[in-house]
Amino acid sequence: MKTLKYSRQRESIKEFIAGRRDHPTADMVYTNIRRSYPNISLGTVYRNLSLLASLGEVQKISCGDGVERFDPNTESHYHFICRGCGCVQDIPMMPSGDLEAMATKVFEGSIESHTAMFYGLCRNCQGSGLVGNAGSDKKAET
Amino acid sequence: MKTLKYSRQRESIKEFIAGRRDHPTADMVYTNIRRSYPNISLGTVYRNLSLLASLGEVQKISCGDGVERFDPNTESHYHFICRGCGCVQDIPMMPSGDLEAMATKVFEGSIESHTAMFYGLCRNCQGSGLVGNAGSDKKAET
DNA sequence: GTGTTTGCAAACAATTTGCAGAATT
DNA sequence: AATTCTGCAAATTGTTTGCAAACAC
Repeated sequence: MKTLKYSRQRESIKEFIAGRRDHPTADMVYTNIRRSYPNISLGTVYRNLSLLASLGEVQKISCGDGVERFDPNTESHYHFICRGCGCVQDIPMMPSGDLEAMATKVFEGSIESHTAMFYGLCRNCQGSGLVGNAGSDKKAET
Repeated sequence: MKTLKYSRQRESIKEFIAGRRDHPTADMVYTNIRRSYPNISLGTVYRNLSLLASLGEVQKISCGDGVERFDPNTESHYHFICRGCGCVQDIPMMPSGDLEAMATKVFEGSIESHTAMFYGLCRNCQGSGLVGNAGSDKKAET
């Protein structure tokens, strides 16, 4: 049988994500957890992230930039991605049941859920003049 | 200066995508174009696909399965992805301006566009009993 | 003690890139 | 002739996996 055993690494990863609102990537989790567990390996981080995701303790989200991100909020909700700095933020609104109903009406199959991504400039990037550097924040995030 | 020169390979790739409604991946494009150009390389396919995408002749779409897909329809529209067979289909409805307006109202940044992904079972997978094999259709698509 | 988790390194998959030669203008 | 494009192979990036040792129960 598949029992679940405690692991301080996994606990620490879960805790780290829970304290974040910026939807960290596996790599961001790795470099940060390393402060408390210098020997943790990237493999362990990936293994635990997908385990936590399948347990429903975190949500894995794909933003189309080729990197998976992780969200402590496991309820279905919309996201925003900034074309300036590439940051990912939550959109504080309920997923639209109407939208899903409309889609169901025009689609010949069964629709069970949906997600939405909004694009534009975040508060910081608006009027900062610094636009077009999405992704230039590679590595080195706190 | 950056002039654009004709290439039969690029033309053939564009034409192939134009005739498809299934949002082919780079690899699907590659294996198909190979029938007409047996020596074409995957690199060339990727180069042309991103060129065509930046020219606005095709649309690149990410469905969260780690593979980019290409759509001849360059207008903004919603997509559906089947959890049974993994197929990707268009949702024949206009993107909701209301949804964008609502998001704009609750978000402290500027929203310029949005996309939505719907999940469920496609017509073929509904009632076929064959569920849970998404992705098992690796390679070998016509 | 039995079974799960870890660290490490090697393996993978999707995509990108450098370069010499072929094709287009 | 000047450039752009191609094929090939090697390089990158993000993620997964095999395995022996460490850890949890």
